[in-house]
Amino acid sequence: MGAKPGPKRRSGCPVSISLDIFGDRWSLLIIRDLMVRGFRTFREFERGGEGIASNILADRLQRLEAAGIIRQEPEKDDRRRVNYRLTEKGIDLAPVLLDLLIWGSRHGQADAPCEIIEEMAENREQVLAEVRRRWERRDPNPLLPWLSGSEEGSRPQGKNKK
Amino acid sequence: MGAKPGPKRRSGCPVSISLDIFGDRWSLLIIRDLMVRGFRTFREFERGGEGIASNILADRLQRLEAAGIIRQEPEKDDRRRVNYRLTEKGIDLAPVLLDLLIWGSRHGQADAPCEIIEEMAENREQVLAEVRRRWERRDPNPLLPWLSGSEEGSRPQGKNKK
DNA sequence: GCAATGACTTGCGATTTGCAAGTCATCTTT
DNA sequence: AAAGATGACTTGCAAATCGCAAGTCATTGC
Repeated sequence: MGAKPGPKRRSGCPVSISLDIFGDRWSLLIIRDLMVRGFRTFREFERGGEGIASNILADRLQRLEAAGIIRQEPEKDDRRRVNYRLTEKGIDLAPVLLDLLIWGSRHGQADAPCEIIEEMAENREQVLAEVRRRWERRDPNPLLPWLSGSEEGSRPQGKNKK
Repeated sequence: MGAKPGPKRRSGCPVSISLDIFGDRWSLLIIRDLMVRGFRTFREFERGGEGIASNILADRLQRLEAAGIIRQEPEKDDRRRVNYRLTEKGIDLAPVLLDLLIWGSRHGQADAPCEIIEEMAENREQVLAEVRRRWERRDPNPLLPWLSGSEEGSRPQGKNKK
């Protein structure tokens, strides 16, 4: 029924509070998938490639909803289907995800194309603006198609700064 | 002896790799304390206020070291004491921590002074530069004294942009 | 009507956490 | 120089989580 209590508050530090909510190995991946891979449903997360177990997934979705980071939007056309969507509180995690992406790309031996990420690092504000725009428009296209298995696709309109 | 294996790699996504390293409720707090609270020793982390258990702390320090994020520097004057220090890979997590701080301050009901954090959000690049400068100089003074219990202290030299 | 689909539960063994207490080399004090 | 701190960890469990496989249970499609 209700959401689980989750870990108790530790200190009043904002970082600590944040980690009490999504300080585990799955929550931020779910948020990432909602944010840039265009995922919406339970099934998509389940088969999203990271291999999360369905009970853990259900638990994380519930916690994130309880924390006000995501919200359910049942679909009218097919009442079996539940669409999840980031709230504004959730989309505000975009900078965190972007920095994680950049750090992981620079320091982990990721097999992701680093030059694209470096490009994103240079155009940080534009990338974040694009992410938010897509969220506002409910644009279902993934921002990072290369993460989703497709070969070519839309990338942020890179009007170079200058 | 050696470090534990840690969680297996899941996908090649940089975010996923990052979370495999520090995707838990404690690692980033340790990194935060090294970065802005001036912590150095096991004891300081243990009594740092968040209430981490000593076995967990030992485990996290080992993992972070295995991941190349922190490094031990035994002290000559007192050979009981082990100083931990962020590596460059570790200090590069500063943007992530800063974003977490900002997000938590805006969306969690943190009891931290939000205006200071908003000020940091506005001067993002300068704050990050200051963090790095202190790391390079091995400056032992906490960047965020209000997180460390003291009332007044040094704050980043806020030369306003523009 | 009957098999699929989608979104979850349930069971349960394997880990991981969280205390509390104990080691074991250094210092420090007397 | 012996006795007592200190600092940095281990050890021993009990309890909470995780992860995998299997099972519900409403829709939907055919």
